[in-house]
Amino acid sequence: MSVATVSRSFSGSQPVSAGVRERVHEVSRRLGYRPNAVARSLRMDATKTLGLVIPNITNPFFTEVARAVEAAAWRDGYSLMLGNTDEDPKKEERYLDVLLGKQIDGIIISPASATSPHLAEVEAAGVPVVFLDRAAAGVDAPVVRADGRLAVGALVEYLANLGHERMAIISGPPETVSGRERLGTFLEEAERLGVEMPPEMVRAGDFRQKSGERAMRELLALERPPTAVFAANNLMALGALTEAKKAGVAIPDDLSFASFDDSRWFELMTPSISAISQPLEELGEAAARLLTESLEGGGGKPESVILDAELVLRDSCVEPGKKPS
Amino acid sequence: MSVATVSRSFSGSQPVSAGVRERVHEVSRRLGYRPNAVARSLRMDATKTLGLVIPNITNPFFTEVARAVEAAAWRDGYSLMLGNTDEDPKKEERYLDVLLGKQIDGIIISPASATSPHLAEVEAAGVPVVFLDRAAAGVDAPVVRADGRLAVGALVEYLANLGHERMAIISGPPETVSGRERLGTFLEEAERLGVEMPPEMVRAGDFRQKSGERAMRELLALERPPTAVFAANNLMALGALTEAKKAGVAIPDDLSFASFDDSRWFELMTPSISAISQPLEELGEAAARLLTESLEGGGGKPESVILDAELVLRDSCVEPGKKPS
DNA sequence: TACGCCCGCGTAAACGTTTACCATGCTTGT
DNA sequence: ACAAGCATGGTAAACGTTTACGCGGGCGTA
Repeated sequence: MSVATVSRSFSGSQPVSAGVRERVHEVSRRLGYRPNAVARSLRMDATKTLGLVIPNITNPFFTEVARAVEAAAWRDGYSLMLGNTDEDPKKEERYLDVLLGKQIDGIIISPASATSPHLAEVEAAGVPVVFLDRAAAGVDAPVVRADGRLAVGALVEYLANLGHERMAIISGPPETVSGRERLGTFLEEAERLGVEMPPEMVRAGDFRQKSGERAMRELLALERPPTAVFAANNLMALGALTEAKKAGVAIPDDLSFASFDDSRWFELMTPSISAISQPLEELGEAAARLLTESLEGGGGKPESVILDAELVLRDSCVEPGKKPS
Repeated sequence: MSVATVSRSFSGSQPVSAGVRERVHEVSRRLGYRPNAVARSLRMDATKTLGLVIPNITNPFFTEVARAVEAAAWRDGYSLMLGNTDEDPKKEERYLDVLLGKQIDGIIISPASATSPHLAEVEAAGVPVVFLDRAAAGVDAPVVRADGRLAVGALVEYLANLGHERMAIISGPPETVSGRERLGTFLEEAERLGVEMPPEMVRAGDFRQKSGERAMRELLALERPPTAVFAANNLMALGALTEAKKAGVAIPDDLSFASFDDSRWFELMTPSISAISQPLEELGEAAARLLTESLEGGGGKPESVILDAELVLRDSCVEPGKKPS
């Protein structure tokens, strides 16, 4: 009963007679032996571990996607290392360093900054990368995300049709594709429909709750406040709604409101909140699949996956100036 | 320039002259060399990695705690492996196996079942365990959780004082300490206050949204439905509220409602929802700290950490039978 | 100048696998 | 009955670190 036999019994890489295999397993059970995956990884040059590096697990978007990634990874025999960057490029860099050092097989990342020299290193190290929701320049890796343009366009049209002439957007950081896309589409569509968007109607946030609060506060303090507000993600929507409630503005009577990212709570609120919903499950599943496929298949880089976001209309937008009877 | 020198230059375990260290780093940078943590782990018998095994990252309680765990682990130089068990003991077992195989240094777990033979193996393997929120029998490991008894007791008293005589509880699974504690305290306190709790007023859920919906549906279908409902966690609260809204029951006029676990959305709802809030940040931080301390310190098992939950009263509970004017 | 010490660095073993290669013994065909 | 072949399992090298040990040279002291 040599080490080789034990290895073969566990991995099944080479045939072992049934009797010996039985004995190996019996003895292992008795001694509490368990194959050491670290040694295995060293020898095999594969850790069966994926890195998931995201700005904020607390953001329901990432929570849900992380869950789907975990499920898909687990199904394919991979474990998941979670890295929360807090939107901090420095922390992100150090996470990439650590994960590379730990020899993860692939990485799913939603980069905090538009350009990441460290990601280039990851690529250089031959570790497959999949971008989630956002991409960084200079790195040739597939992106998995939802295309919000159709839905944002539809939302602006919907608001314009209701008669809104002073719409505001609480946008995401311009360094992120998703932030840029949502703002860009909003502005383009507004222009197309002849709705003016003066600078004070565009407040740049950072996808975090606090910035939503601040933006809403500023908007409400305007001499001529908007009649409709769109928040470019769920956390900022939460902040904006909190601030609106604190200020005593009634939605939708005083102010129409909608947000990017749906929430399980929107349905329950009074009024229920219109939102743009992304296929979170599919996004996470696709990200993990892209990675495992390029790991198993070994073939060339996989294609990007762009799914559609969907506008879910509820009761939070009405015609402007319509006061409760 | 031997391997030993390189190792010493990077780890600093032994002194290396400044000149040589410089040269090592310069060459490493040029060649894109990076120390292999897998080999290091094999040699050192430590992976600087913690396992976090939870039932459902989608549950805001765990999301928030996971975030705090990640932050604390990162601060102390540890990475985090995330395992989502979906409340499935089988998946949990296999996760423990995988994580043990991967030689994680410690594990934080919120077990799906009250008794876990595999956890005993973890203990036997000498891997420190910290229980989060729930504990499993037969394993001598510290627990980090919030004690809900004071808050639940206060809530029952509050409801009784409002005049409720028919209260219902949507409880968690009796296999979990937290589920048992919340139900037990509720019943004890009700009895103490002379409020009867017939069996139909106690609906056992499983901490998931669906079970909250079902429970609320059943409660509303009762011949004499309750005047107040308490959901034993946030997901079931979400389900219950969804069902209530669907059924057209007005809260708080037709039904008072409160839940265990606070939510950022409760404040925003109409009415705002009273809830019992747990110190999520502190729980996560404590769990990670317990683990890293027992890893670094090496001393005996750390003590359990039991923090207090806090009753946050809002507008979702009123006197029963009080119809809107 | 000579001796001993200490500092800095190299050599090599060890961590627990996997696997190419080899030895052994059995089966099979003639 | 004997040779050839095959199934089975053992031997040892390799993966990339860390670290005990040893060696050489520079420095201080007498």
